[in-house]
Amino acid sequence: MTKQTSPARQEILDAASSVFAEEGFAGARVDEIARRAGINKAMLYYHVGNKQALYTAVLTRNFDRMEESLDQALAQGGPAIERLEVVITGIARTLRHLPDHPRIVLREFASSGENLEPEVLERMVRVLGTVRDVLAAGIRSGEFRTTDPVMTHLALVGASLILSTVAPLRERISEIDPGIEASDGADVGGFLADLLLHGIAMPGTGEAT
Amino acid sequence: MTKQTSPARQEILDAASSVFAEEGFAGARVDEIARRAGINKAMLYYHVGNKQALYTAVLTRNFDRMEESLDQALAQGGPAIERLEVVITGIARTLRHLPDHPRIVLREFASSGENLEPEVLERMVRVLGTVRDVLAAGIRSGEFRTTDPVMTHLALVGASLILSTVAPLRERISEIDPGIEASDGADVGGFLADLLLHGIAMPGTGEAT
DNA sequence: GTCTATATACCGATAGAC
DNA sequence: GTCTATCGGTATATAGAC
Repeated sequence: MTKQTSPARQEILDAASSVFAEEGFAGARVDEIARRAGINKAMLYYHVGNKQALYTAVLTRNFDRMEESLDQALAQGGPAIERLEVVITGIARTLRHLPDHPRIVLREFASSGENLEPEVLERMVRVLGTVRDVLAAGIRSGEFRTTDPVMTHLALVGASLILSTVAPLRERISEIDPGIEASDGADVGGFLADLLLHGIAMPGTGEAT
Repeated sequence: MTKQTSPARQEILDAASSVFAEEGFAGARVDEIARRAGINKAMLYYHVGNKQALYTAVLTRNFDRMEESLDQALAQGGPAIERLEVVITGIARTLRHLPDHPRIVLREFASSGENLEPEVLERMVRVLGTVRDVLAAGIRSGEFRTTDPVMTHLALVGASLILSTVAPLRERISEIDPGIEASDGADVGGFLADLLLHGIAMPGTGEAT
């Protein structure tokens, strides 16, 4: 179980990431992961250890990449409203470059983090905390309305994950209901930032709580 | 494989629903489902058929319940802004009464509907279409800003699913980061309706696209 | 480090008695 | 309709030769 960053290990993690994304932890087959990595199953166990360790390694790497991307986006200061836009578009961009990640995370939400070891949970919390902190800062500074920042950021995360994942399913659905065309590759980040900041109601309509 | 609505069948579907929600399709064990239903595994196969048929039966029932609840909420007419509020709170309420459903649906989003037979997909589309139609109507009537109704309703669905599912995971997370308390049982529907309609930006702040 | 072969266990599904 | 016992297939993981 070499913890080093060998080329072989990286290829294994790439293969594992895609299989876990497609099949989930229980559904993923170690044979299939080895096959995609172009190596033997015994070699996989030699390099990474068992299935759980493999899963943890994949998630650790994915969350670290998310965090890098977010830290970079957060380095700048400025008003909360701008920082929020940067964070949201940063999340959307990162998820687009790590398409396996949202699918895996969605499953973990569904299973209450059944397969998340503390090591991974900690990284997940750091990413979530980033969003929540920007929201809380905006509320303090009076730029945002007073809403529950935790619920708000969970809503944002849920919307991001679904929108970053839904393209293949949408294609199947559009065969049944053409009203749902796969107008794909859209600007998820920009869309979500606008939606979260301003909502959909026409200005001047209805009561602002 | 009795398609009738026998009491035994209902108990089996109840048990199956909870196990599928906890473990996913691949992770669920038929033995465990039979155990929770208080019957023998052979009886389960006698009543419902194989694992896939069981899964389909569970989802069919859950989506039918969702649809009932939404139709009821949509029976009334009125302005789109009010109908949207009714739909959102209706979704949130239904998901609270069917806690297994959002977890199962999240996994299906993650796997691009791998285990959704056409029969089930059709029901899913009907529910999704309900939300989208209200959004589209509001845009036509000028009550809502012109946004992509499909992306909007996917964002709403994602947020609803995550918020309806996250309580157990939040409990684990709050042990690491106390900033994320499990302020649970909150009014998910009211919160989401307000968020979607008005956003979080203070009125008069920033540019409305 | 790499591979073949295999141990070990489990799971979905069914046969068949009652 | 209900149960016990079990088949057949497949999964994770490892032993051991090279």
